[in-house]
Amino acid sequence: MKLKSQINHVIKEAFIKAGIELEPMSVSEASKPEFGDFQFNGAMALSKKLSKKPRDIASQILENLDLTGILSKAEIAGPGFINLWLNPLWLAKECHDALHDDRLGIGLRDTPIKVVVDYSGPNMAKQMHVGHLRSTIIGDTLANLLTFLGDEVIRQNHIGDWGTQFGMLIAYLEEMHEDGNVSLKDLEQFYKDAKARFDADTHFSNKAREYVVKIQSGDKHCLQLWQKFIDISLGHCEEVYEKLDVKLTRNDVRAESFYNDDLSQVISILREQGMLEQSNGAQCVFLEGDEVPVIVQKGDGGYLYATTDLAALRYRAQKLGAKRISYVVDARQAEHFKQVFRVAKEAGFVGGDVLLEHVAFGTMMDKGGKPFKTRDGGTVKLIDLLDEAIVKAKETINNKEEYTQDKIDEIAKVIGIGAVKYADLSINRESNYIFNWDKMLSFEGNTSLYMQYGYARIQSIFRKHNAQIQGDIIIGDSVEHRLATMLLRFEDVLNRAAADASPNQITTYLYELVTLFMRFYEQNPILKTGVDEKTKMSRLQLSAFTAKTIKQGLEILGIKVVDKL
RNA sequence: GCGCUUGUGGCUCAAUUGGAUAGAGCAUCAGACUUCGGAUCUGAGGGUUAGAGGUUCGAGUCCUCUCAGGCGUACCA
Repeated sequence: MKLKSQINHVIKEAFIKAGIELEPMSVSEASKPEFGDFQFNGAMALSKKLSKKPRDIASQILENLDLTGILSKAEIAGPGFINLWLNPLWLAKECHDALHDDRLGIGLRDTPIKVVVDYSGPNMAKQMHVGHLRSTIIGDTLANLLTFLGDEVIRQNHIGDWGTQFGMLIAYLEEMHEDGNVSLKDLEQFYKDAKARFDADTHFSNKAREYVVKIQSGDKHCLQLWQKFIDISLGHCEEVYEKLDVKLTRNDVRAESFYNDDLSQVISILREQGMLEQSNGAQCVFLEGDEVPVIVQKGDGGYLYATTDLAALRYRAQKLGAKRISYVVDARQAEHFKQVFRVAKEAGFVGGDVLLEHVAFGTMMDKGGKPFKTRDGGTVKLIDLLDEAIVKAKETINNKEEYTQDKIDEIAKVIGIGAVKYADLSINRESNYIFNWDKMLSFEGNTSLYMQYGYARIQSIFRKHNAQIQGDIIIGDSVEHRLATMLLRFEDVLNRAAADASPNQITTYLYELVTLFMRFYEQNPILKTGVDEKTKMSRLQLSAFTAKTIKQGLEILGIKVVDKL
């Protein structure tokens, strides 16, 4: 239900009937219940253009407003706001229809586009750490969301598998030969050991440097070793993805190495375009207004990450045909992407109609506001963090005898992982995020457990009712009215969240929805004695609609629900 | 130095992209239990939105300056 655009349509008709030829601005949700459900603020904005008093314009619109369909009431307030009330009968019918629709009445895009979402991007030389968490889950959410809305989403995992360090790593792997699985178990340690060996033994370090060249020139033996290393390392990542319940697979991997053959081409195209300039021995693109250039080739002939990113942009726009390319990457790389995007457009790698966006996010901090580290100052491995979340979640579960150990494990995983994801996704992605176990696993406030609790509560009602539900929805009081309106707003919220690539708009919505439902539930008995059948059926349907919306919303966030906590 | 970015009750976050009296949760205080799951709900106190100007019908949001923090700043990614 595109609620706003439906109301906008009614306003537009009033404009036409009133003889106002300008395009009306969009309505917005009322800031308070007293001000109705929606409000139209366009009268003030038109005041100057029409050289009339805002209130006169407002009443002119009001006189021509159709109050027989979607809207039932409208009032002028303050300097010229028009407050709008939705028609309860219309609300009831729309809720009924949406509830019985597989997609909750949410339409697919009229003109779907191909979207590349680039996210996660772990480095194969190291184990995934907490720094990868945000990219992975924000990216996954964006991909889920756009897919749900009907876009053709291409997930891309731009893993770091190329560069000087891999010579050292595969040389060391070769030395350890047999059973790489065991020796690579702790990648961090493996890296440290290899580095120690590299620093201590010149024979080894020479070999490592040799191997770098050999991989890049396609030496079979070295490539085999490299491939083995990557496979094992990627296996570690997949373990994390599985635990995180993220949809990335091996098919989504387009590693840095994938673009290796395109790099020289990128340089030659830039040269043909006359964009290249030699500076201090390096090949650079100088952008107007920027002091620092984009370096695309080092003095020694080597390529850089900007080069690879340009090749990737070219591939995504030209080969994959993407019209929107979203990079879910740490905010600290804002400068880099701004430059690379500009170069890509100016060089014609990417057409002018393609939206390039850096979906930036802030750093994860500890309670004291310092970057998140282990006690001894090391990076926190992502897998350890997730395991801890599951252990902590287990402690919060009501330990009833009815649960088997397997069931508890299952619930703990859903709850624990969901809590980690929700806590992250629920804050504005651009600000730094303070990681706090207690807050994350609390049942109070805007947390995943509050949503889970709300959902479980509704499931409990249905377990108790356990019979057919039929009849109409009747909007009985103001709480039901607000709940119904909130439910129908879901599509607007999703579209907005998709346009802004901001998952926290979804969590904010879900929190408001569940809060409203809790109030409804406290005030309006459903199964208690004394509730007449029609009211009961109506309230059951509102509850069912709420539960479905919670489930769908959390699913987009990559969070599962459980029927019982 | 230059550039980007952030600054909202004690704490953690919102604010429909310029709309009405800046909203929530935690914490504090006061209420509601013969519970459709109280892991809940109702209410109270707590703010010159870092500061100063400006733009206009209207500013937490836009512009300028100041203060404070974070990040980036040519051959790592």
